[in-house]
Amino acid sequence: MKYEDIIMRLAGNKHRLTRVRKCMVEFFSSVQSPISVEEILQHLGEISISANKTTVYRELEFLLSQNIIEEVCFHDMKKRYEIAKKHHHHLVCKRCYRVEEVECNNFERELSVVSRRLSQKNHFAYVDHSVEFYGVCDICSQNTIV
Amino acid sequence: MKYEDIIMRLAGNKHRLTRVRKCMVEFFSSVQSPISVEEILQHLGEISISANKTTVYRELEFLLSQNIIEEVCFHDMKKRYEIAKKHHHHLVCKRCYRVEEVECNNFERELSVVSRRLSQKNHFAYVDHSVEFYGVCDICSQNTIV
DNA sequence: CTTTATGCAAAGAATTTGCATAAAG
DNA sequence: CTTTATGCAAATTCTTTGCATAAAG
Repeated sequence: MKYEDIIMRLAGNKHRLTRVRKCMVEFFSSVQSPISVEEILQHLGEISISANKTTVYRELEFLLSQNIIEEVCFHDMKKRYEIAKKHHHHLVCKRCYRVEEVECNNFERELSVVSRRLSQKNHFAYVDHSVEFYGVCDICSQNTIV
Repeated sequence: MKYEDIIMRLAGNKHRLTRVRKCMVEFFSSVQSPISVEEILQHLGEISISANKTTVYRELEFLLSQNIIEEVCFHDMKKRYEIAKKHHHHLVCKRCYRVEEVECNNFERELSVVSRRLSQKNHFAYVDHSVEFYGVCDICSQNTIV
């Protein structure tokens, strides 16, 4: 979703368009990857918005509650957030945690089949999935020995 | 891997077989699911082994370094550990975090295909994957309204 | 004006570190 | 004996809470 659309949606629902809120929404819509609290704080610092950690945490909570962002979880166990969008998967660099998006229809179909099978066989309801691919990106391959 | 095999392996590598170490290995090999630090401490308490938190954290680190256990990550962002074993996936209850193992050869083959494709297309090396299925287990379906 | 957001300090939870002591072999 | 593991207290890191003040509309 684009910045303007999110802002309009928030305004439409009578939510306030504060400085920190706008900056965070703007940041989320400008980056493609999931970002951490750390990165948000750093970014706000860079554009000279002094926002308190607490405010950032509270804003994340707000944006989650509005389904504007989603939480994602990679193997380093750091919480990251990204703009809520069409279901997709991530290809994550194990070294630098740079992220690229993965889309694959055939594969998605296969996942549905497996989910349905599990649902029946193991008696689980509402089965969905979480898939990430991990590798070493080209930059890290060049920069790192090992 | 079975308790005895792990113990033999550790002894073979001249690692000490302390009380806490044996109890933790025994616990890991007795449960099928990934367990949290909390659950380990609770279990040790139940069998009247007074072990300090710190010791548990250090022992986990040790067992990880020996590739006896592996860390797994679910959506609640709590660290869990399980005996290192043949590659597999998890079917996790979104409510109670009970875990069942998933095995599916066809699906695994499909995952390899996708990994290989991503590796080429996105220029990532050593691409592997992490897949979890999330649903609501039968017990939680019965116990909970919503 | 009224409501909601913000900052700050302090509280909590999870994890790690330093150091002296205990236990393994 | 020598080395490794343990416990305890304190330090760190990440996150949340309470409360008074500021900003949005």
